Amino acid sequence: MRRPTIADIAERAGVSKVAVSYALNDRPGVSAETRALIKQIATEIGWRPNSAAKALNGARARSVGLALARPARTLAIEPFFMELVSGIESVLSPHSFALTLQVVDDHAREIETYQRWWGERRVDGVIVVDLHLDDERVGELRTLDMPAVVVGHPDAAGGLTAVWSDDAEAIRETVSYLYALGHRRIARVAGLPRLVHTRLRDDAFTAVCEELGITGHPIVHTDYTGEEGARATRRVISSPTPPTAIVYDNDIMAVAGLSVAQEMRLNVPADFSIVAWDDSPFSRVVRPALTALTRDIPAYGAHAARTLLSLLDGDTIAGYQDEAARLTPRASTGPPPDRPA
Amino acid sequence: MRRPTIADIAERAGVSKVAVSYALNDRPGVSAETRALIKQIATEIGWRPNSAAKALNGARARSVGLALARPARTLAIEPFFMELVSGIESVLSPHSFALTLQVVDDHAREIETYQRWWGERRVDGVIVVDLHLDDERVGELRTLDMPAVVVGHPDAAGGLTAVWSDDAEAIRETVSYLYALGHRRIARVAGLPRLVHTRLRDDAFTAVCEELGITGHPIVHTDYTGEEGARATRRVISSPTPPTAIVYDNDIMAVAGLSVAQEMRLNVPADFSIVAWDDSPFSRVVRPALTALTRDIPAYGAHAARTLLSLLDGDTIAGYQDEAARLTPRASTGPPPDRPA
DNA sequence: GGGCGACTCTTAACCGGGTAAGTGCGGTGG
DNA sequence: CCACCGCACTTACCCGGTTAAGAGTCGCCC
Repeated sequence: MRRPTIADIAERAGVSKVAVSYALNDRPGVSAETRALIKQIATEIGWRPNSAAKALNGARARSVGLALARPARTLAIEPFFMELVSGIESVLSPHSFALTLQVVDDHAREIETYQRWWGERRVDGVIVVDLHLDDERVGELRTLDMPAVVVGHPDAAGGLTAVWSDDAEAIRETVSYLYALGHRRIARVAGLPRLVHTRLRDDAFTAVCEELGITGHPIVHTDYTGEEGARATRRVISSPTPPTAIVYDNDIMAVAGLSVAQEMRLNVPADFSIVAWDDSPFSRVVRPALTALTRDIPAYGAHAARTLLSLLDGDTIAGYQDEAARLTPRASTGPPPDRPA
Repeated sequence: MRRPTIADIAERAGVSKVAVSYALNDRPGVSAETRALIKQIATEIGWRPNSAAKALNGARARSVGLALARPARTLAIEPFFMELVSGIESVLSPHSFALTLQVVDDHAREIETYQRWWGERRVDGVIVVDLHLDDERVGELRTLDMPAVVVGHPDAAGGLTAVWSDDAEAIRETVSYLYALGHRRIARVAGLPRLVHTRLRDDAFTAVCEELGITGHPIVHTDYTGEEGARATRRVISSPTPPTAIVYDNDIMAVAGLSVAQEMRLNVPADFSIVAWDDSPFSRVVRPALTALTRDIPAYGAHAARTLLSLLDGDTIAGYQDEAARLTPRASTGPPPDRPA
């Protein structure tokens, strides 16, 4: 049978469809009895509002967009995204907002997607991740005047509302901790150099190392994969003045780095310490378990979603600063072998 | 400025909006010049079709739904889902179909979601995963007459189109391989017992063990987490007649099991062999690297999406059988210590 | 030169909801 | 006793596109 419309309900109830509309939307203009009758009929015949018809009257699409310009492979590997998505969902779901997900090849495609989504009113707003230096998406979203929340540092968000955490603070804590353990040569295996947060972490890393008088503090950039993490580790360890500790930009690379160190007969942590940024279950299951920078990523996603929903309600929000990652010491860090003092 | 509609184009071109509609949809009824003019104006003022208005006339939502009744935690841990999603996306994206994702608490909520999606015409069809024994969702989807593709065995799909792979075959290959290496006591650390594929694998495991005359073949059910994988491993290894090999239902548990074995001073693979089902990068980075049952999960998702799109086009499709998982031997398997001859 | 068909474009109406502006009716107050 | 108010509900029309049916114009052919 054809799906029921308010006209069907109106006919059955013997009223006009406007009365039905008022009744179902709990607006004044109908008596309590009529309202009850209409609601009962609606339930009876299984009426559901047609979102298209609603949207035509300027209603919300009740959907939030997330376009990811990452290769599918990275997506599958990085627990970060699924955690972020689950956090976003946890907020959207109770509001009956859906998440519209699209994997795109690059930023150009991502911008096309935004144009289409917004033009067709398929989403009410978007969440933007992986900010680049001089990110073209920011300008485009501003031009489109599309509600957007950026997951990343406000300085690079070009005026868009940002949800962020202080990565510099986390880096400082980590390097200070390694310094306190006695490490004086610390390397950093970083992510993609084009990403804003990589740059911020790089800068903070360099700054804190120099503050502490640590001179050997190489930074190697990678694409976040285990393969590159392993290669970077080999390269750094094989240098003339190898570090006694490496801080990795994700746990995938840290796990790969651990394997490399073990292959090279380095005892972790006795000979060599490892810290992972982001703490998925894998940091816990490898031996030794990895000291990690723990963030509540689902909460992070939840904040982004909540902020976007507020924006959609017309609120003006400067941004939201989430907690910085906390250092969770486990078995992969210890004093260096040639501990002074 | 207000977003342009076909009425605006019509005004500028000096024709009726119907002419514009014909022109933009490449239907006969307008001259080539008028068509060109209209298209030019459309581009000029940045016109985009309003999907709501289209939907109102019975057009597609151009969206596929995926509701996941898994705790957020599992989602974040299991690479399976992101891989599946990225495969689905790879097919949907070129067709300008979006993926609408929703995480739900349980099957009851999932069914509500389907009812809402379908009632509101927010999606054109759905992909269903994690089939349970006597799965209530199947009946509901049939009642709703909603296009759906089930990722799972056809026998449990209740007549819905299924995309599946032969897990029994993969189990047989694995057990035969371990048997050939000399193993005579093999355990299985399985996933949730309510899931259809767990049951199928259990049955196949039992059958092949009995065929080969393997008598000690315990099966332990878990929730797929590393913690439970570790516990199950401890339990099995500590039994009076411990197995010389364990086949795990995912790689998370296999990695956890590896750690447990190493903690218990078992040398893998000299003392003890490990096989993981599903082969994420983690199987490769741990030492020793895990022998795994490799599946191309993105391809699996792509097939599901392609099948659903065909269904939407009105094709009748029996189902699609994907390749069975292939055994990829790595360093975690070898002959058992007490190899007989 | 009249009839016909093809082509181009129009008017009218529809999809399923929503809002603005009435209308009819009973009750109340001056 | 009439004016006025408010409730309950209606009519009319809108959103932005699609479709069906009709109308005007032109050329062609007999």
